[in-house]
Amino acid sequence: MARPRKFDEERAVDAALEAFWTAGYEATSTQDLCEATGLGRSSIYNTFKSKHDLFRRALLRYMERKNGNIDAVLEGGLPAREKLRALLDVIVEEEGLYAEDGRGCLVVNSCIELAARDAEVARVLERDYRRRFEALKAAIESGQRDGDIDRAKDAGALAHFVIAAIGGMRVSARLGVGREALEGIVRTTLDAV
Amino acid sequence: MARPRKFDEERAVDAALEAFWTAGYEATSTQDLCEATGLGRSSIYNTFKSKHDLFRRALLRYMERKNGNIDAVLEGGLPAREKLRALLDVIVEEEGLYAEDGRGCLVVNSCIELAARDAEVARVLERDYRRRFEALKAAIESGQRDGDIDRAKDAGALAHFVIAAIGGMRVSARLGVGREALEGIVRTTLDAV
DNA sequence: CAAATTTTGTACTGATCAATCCAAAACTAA
DNA sequence: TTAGTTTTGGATTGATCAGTACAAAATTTG
Repeated sequence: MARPRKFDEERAVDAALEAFWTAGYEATSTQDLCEATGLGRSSIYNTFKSKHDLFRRALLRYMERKNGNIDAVLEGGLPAREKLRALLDVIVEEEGLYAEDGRGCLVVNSCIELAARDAEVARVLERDYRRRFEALKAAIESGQRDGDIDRAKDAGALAHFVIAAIGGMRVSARLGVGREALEGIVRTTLDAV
Repeated sequence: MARPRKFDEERAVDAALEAFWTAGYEATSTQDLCEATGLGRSSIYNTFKSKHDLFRRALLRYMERKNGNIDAVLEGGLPAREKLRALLDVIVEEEGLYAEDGRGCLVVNSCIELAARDAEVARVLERDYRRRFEALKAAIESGQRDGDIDRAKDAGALAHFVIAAIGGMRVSARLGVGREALEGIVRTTLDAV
């Protein structure tokens, strides 16, 4: 029929994701995206509607990956409290020495940079929040049935709390809070559950 | 001597602060700053070295105000735990119905938008974090002496934890988490102290 | 009033932004 | 081989960016 593409669309999204993750949405120019993906402008605009559309695709991909990891932990065989510990430990690993290479979490970054002025991105982020919330709440409820977590507590409230703790750790990590302090936050957070 | 200014420098910084707070650093153009302050470009560049310098001034002013409010609570006569509750309640008030007008917190916003790529701003933000941390830690230690807070706990760890909880609430608020859920996070956070 | 000094408005700079245009290249199906 | 189709590279668009240049306006001091 016609000339075939000589690049993989998914790989292009991945490369764009790296660029957006490193510099944020506004600070990533279309030129940066060309360099990151190795594509020309035409190929990018022929494949994706716009920079914004490419960002949306990259953000969805990031969420897919991240939520896959979270689900793997939550659906594993650990006691509920250990699942939460595992989730929080990942944050310490990722953010522990922020100065080194830290880009933080694209979801948190985008939510601060864009949610207030980009309704489409805000919708995507809200849907992602609810997804994580439901998964976490289910795991906590399961832990309550097992007697691993206090039945008197509101599973939903705990889920919101744990998500907020994660977001807070990501913010604090950017302000120079180091690994030991983050580990302390994890311990205190788990104490509250 | 010479022609006097017909504007107040402090008021200009305040107006710039509003603009930066609303839209973020990158998304606020120098044109926006002219409109927000009511000044011409010349007046702005004659008074401030650059957009970046004006932002730094605005950020410092924001911190000054915000920390003034925090100190007023922490130096008040309430029991330590009530002080913490008061601080967290302020966040619920500020972020409770984010969709309405929410701009969040300029410190959190700037830390996500800029800390990774602007060393000067990062330094300012880190200093501000330490200031808040020390004030909070002192209040917690005081509460421990009064028996209002468990002496076995590490005051520093609790201080990091409370700051993270606040940052996390500000992130969550941007993702559509409403007032009741934020109140739940406050309760859970206080449970952990 | 006049000299000195600073602020102010406006026009402008060169760079960069996201996005488009267009024709040449590359490929398939007939 | 050729007609038909899509991709691709490179030039280009018009808008906007932060910041500057410059002269007119405004004010104080002598």
